[in-house]
Amino acid sequence: MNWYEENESRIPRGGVRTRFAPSPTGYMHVGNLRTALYTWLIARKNKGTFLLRIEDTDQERLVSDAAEIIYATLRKCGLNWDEGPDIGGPVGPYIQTERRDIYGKYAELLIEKGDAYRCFCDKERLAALHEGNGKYDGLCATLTAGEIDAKCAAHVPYVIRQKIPRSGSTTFEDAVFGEITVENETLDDNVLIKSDGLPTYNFANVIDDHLMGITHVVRGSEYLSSAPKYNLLYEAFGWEVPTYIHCSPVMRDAHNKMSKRHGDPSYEDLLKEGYLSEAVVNYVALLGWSPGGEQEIYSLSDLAETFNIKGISKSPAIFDREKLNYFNGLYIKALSPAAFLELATPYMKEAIKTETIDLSLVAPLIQTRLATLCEIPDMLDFFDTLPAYSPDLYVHKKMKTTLENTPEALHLALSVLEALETWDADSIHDALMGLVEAQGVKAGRIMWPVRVAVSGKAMTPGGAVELCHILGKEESLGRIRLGIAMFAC
RNA sequence: GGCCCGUUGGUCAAGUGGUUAAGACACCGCCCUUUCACGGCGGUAUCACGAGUUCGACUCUCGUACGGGUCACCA
Repeated sequence: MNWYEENESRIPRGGVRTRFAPSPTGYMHVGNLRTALYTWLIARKNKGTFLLRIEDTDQERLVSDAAEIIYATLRKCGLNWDEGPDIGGPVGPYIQTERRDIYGKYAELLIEKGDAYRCFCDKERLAALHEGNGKYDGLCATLTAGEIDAKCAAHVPYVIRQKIPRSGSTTFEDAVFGEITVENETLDDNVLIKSDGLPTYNFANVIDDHLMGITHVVRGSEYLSSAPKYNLLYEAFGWEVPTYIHCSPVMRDAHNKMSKRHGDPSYEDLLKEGYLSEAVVNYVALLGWSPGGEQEIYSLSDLAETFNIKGISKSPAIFDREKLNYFNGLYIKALSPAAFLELATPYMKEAIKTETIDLSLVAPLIQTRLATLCEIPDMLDFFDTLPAYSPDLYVHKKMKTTLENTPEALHLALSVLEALETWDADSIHDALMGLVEAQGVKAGRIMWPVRVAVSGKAMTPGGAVELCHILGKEESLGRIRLGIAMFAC
């Protein structure tokens, strides 16, 4: 068995195999995450295999711990991989620089078949060509065997280029965009192997996808125009072409992709901003893909059952913070009280330093009022210290409270609360509502002034009863007295 | 500029020749209510344009406009 047959014999056949193949050049942006998600979903939906491959053939753009960020993000999202650099697998290694010996052999094979050639042109000549129509003119494809040997013997650096047919056309099928045909004469003789011996993305991708038995290739639509060249490569080798799934970009607005340069958030940034991973994943899944029905809330496992390639959209989708906020709010509300308390505690502690305040009583008050966790501190800023406020806050038309009737309401409330022996929500509620009934007034006539006195704010999480309870008897009565004092002079 | 692709309300979108053109976010209104939220109900708003095919076009064809992608020893 020669090396070629040996490689072929290792390729897993039969099931669906997909791969997420990031280049470790930075962080995980939202578009990347979505590509990883769709790739993972296709594998899981089909009970197939999802693998991770690191494409690090660009030595100049390497970022040291970028791979770690990718691993961490994938794990946090629940996108587990079956094969990859860290866990190995039957078709490893899974890092392209560790596969460098492989690509050269295939490139040589292509030269033998007449579908590639060595190119000795220097940078200057290429730059000049670029000034013209941009395409490589194929000069080195016309070199004789003798000329090639001479240059090799003289150690002239060279690259290996794909030899594109001069005529005819190439057609390929994309699962999202359908059938696309291009004239071969519009295609360039791209570099397959760089002068440093490493393959270009164009080449490594085809070789690796084949050798790793990839059946479905998910990638951004920026590769759509390169796809014909990949097809030609598959044809030259006589290999089966995988199903292409090209996804349109996630946009920041109508004209620009989401990007770090514009300050758009990465997945990690979104978590820092108080978004739940599950909410982000759910939202991102729906950005450019539709399940067809009316359901929008999907867990990862729901998605794995429902996902279908047909639902992927051809046109770009704009990332909408408002809708993400909505999803996040839903996921926060869906949390069990205990789970929410745990998540919210660090944020609550940012605003509440008073140790006598029971955070487990505060948590339920805010759970239904949040879009993101980061909104918590601002919401609770009145617990530690009563903010300065204007008496005008006591005036509320709908509650029928005025500057005139507020002092009396506060006095009455103060006296019934002072008389309370047990300080719990029910007792406070009964005392205040008893007062309401005794006075024969609208509840707001009493409740509004008390809530304002105790919080100093027009809007608070929770009402008078909850706030008094949480603040404690002493603090509540003190704040009410302060309110009364505002009207004394 | 060449080539490729796209275009349903502000946003995400369903839709595949005959529909009152779903649904969601946002927005507005009403209800609930001790504030704000939550929840419930309702409302405003969309087929880029022009030809053609057809008894009939959001759906098919062509063109135009607008937008995106790509034309590297980057991926």
